[in-house]
Amino acid sequence: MLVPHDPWPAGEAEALAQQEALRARVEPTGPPLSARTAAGLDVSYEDDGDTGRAVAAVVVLDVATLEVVETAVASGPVTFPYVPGLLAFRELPVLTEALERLTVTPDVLVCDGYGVAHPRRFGLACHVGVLTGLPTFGVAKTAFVVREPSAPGPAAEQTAGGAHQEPGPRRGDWAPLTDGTETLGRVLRTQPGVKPVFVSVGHRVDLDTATALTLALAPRYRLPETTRQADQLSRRLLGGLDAAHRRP
DNA sequence: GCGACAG
DNA sequence: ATCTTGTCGC
Repeated sequence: MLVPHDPWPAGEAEALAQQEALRARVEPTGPPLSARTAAGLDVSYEDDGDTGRAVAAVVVLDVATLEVVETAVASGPVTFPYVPGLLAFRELPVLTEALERLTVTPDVLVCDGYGVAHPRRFGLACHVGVLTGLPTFGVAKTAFVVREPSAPGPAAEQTAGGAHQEPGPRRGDWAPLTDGTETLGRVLRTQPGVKPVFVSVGHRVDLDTATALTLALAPRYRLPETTRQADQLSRRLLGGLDAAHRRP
């Protein structure tokens, strides 16, 4: 599939400008989606994560059976440091290469990180959505957070783009991720008694659909099968690169 | 002003 | 993200 994009920014200022420009093209909702296939995206890093190489993996699964439909990978040098709020500029260069090697077009892309629940409402999932034009949403493993030690009342957390409380203990229970009156996403329990995940919309899909899909893709583990598969594939390839590199 | 900050 | 052993449980 084609993933047209502007030249990747070299520095933070440039990245912020590009992010602001692209933000105008996000569609943070969409019609109810009945996805037959869903793709998981992930990137693994070598060494300290700044001087080594990055390996991206995309795994397309059949939503009903969770069987692999197709996979694609790509690797390249790390070109941007990790900066909270600018994760996309670190992961997209190699991620888009992998996406372009896909011969099928997934019905939805599941990103490893946040969508609109972002300091400037334009997380990785939004960025991927705008570039591909496909429905996307993000499932993050940890809060994009700022803890408020002195916060009164129940242990609530202030997120870079929202606050939330603990969801119920059952699978499917959730608590809204909010910022004032706007809902930015959900803290969703995918497995009973297990730490919840953070779901937020990226592009052209609604929050209910993103929530339902996340649950459908995580029947057995905390993270969606799409994310697990992409994570494992990128790690295996990284290991392979290491072995080849140390064998001159 | 300092610090907290997806992966 | 990555560095890392054993251990408890289904």
